[in-house]
Amino acid sequence: MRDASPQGIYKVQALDRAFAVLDLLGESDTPLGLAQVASSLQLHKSTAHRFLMVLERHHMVERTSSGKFRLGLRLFDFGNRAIEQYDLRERAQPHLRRLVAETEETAHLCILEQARVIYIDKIEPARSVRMITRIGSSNPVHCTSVGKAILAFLPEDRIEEVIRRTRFERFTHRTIANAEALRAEIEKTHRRGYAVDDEELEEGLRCIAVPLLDAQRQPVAAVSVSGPSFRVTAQKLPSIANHLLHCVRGIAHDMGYTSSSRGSRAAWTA
Amino acid sequence: MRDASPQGIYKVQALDRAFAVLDLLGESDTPLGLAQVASSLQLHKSTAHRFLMVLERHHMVERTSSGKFRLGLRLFDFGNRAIEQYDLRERAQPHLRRLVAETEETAHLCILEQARVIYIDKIEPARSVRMITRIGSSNPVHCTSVGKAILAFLPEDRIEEVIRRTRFERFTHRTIANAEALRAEIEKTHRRGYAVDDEELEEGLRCIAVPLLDAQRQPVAAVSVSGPSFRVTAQKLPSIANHLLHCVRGIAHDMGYTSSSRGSRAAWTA
DNA sequence: ACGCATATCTCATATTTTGAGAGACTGTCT
DNA sequence: AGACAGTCTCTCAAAATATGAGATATGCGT
Repeated sequence: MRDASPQGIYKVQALDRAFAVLDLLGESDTPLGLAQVASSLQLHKSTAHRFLMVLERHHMVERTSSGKFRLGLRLFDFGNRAIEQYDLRERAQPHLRRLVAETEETAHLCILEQARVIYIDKIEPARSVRMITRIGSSNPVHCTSVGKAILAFLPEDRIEEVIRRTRFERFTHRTIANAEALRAEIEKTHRRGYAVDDEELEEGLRCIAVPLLDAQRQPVAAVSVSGPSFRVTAQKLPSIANHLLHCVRGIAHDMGYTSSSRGSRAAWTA
Repeated sequence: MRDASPQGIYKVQALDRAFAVLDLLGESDTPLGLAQVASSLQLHKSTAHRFLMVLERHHMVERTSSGKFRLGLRLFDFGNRAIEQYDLRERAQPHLRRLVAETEETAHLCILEQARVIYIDKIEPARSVRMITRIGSSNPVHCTSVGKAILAFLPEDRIEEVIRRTRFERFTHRTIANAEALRAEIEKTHRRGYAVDDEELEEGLRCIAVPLLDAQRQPVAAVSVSGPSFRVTAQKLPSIANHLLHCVRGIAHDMGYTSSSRGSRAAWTA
């Protein structure tokens, strides 16, 4: 739905429908009955039923005791396999834990997928206000520190590509509203070495992020620290940034991104 | 494949095939090319190609730079949504962290799905031998402490149902080999209050688990501590069990399983 | 006990998927 | 260089597949 493939489009109706069902169940925070699924998706009862039965056989959905449907645990399995192939998450976790211990605020690990950032992991300090982010969910780049952190270290053409695909949705009155402003912010971020989201996604929430660069000095992810603005004050930013830099340095090391400063393959892009 | 549905079977070939593709990619720890997928699944090139294109459009698979396919991040999103509906995981995490800090061994959180236990979460101590468990993966009940812990507190008929569906696969020479032995072990576990897996799944690995009981005193999950046998010694078991009990008590409290000792609805099952 | 709403199931129809094969690449060997 | 061996893309007629109208069954509320 999101992207109209440039070339000829391949269709398998059954798959589109099945994923629509999963989507629907994933969106809904309460299990849905057959009838609800069928009508929401404009499928006929029998069709919806057949799909749900097949999905259930594969444990992609499961039924509550009341006979309603919700997402199944097979998806959880698949999801973990999917993320494992990146294996960034596992290696990063100890470093994130330390970061949280040091800053006592929530840490996030994100990667850039298409033109959005996906939350790969989240670590919360012992006692804190629960953050609403769900691991696996995504946000646009223009309103997140992680998005800006990654963007700022991407090559020019990739930056422009991402910007072009960004809709500049507004979340608060501080949300960056256009490509121009974003470019300026990116520029600033690059110079400073860390990115800041000053209540641009959510009122009262301030985040700060730094990118994780691979051996070719390309950003593959970003780590952020987020907390209420009254705790994450402007004065603290440099100190937090230091913790962040230390953290990503550790991750980079564990990932084998030997920053043996034989860099400068930077110009090469693709 | 795993379960022959009792009643009439519903089929949607396309879905079975699509999931077979995802399965294949999930099993493989290296991305696969079109040809490999096609031949592994006995699909014709064009068919496999079409499926992969559609799956890619849905971000269920993605292509590496070399054009090979691997699982996509949409699955990660779905997986997290699926697990969120249980929300046990999030609430349990702080307690598991404490448990790991106390015992300095790996902690697992599992639930029973059908006749197997699924790993919902894993917390590892700062420095330890990496355990091979993948979150989201599953194991049979007969060779895991978590399996036995849950089983031991299930009503008789559920126990028998699970046992009936267990294949008693052998993993080490200590693996419980038949229903009889498992029943005895269950009995023992119930009396003792905690379950032990003494190198029954893996040579040199000892685990100990206790169940998490809901308001109706039904087991909904189990928490375990696992470590090398030379560290997790027989002498330490009672002490670890205490930490475990403390941990699940905390989780139960957070989940609102007010154990207001107005229990004894135990006889009621369904 | 009745009726409404929901789920389950069957089967002939035609829509949708299928797969053979031809084309377009890519890189590898001689 | 040239040609081979391996990929991946794409088209289209054939047919097997999924479809959905509707009939049946189940269950819930009053």
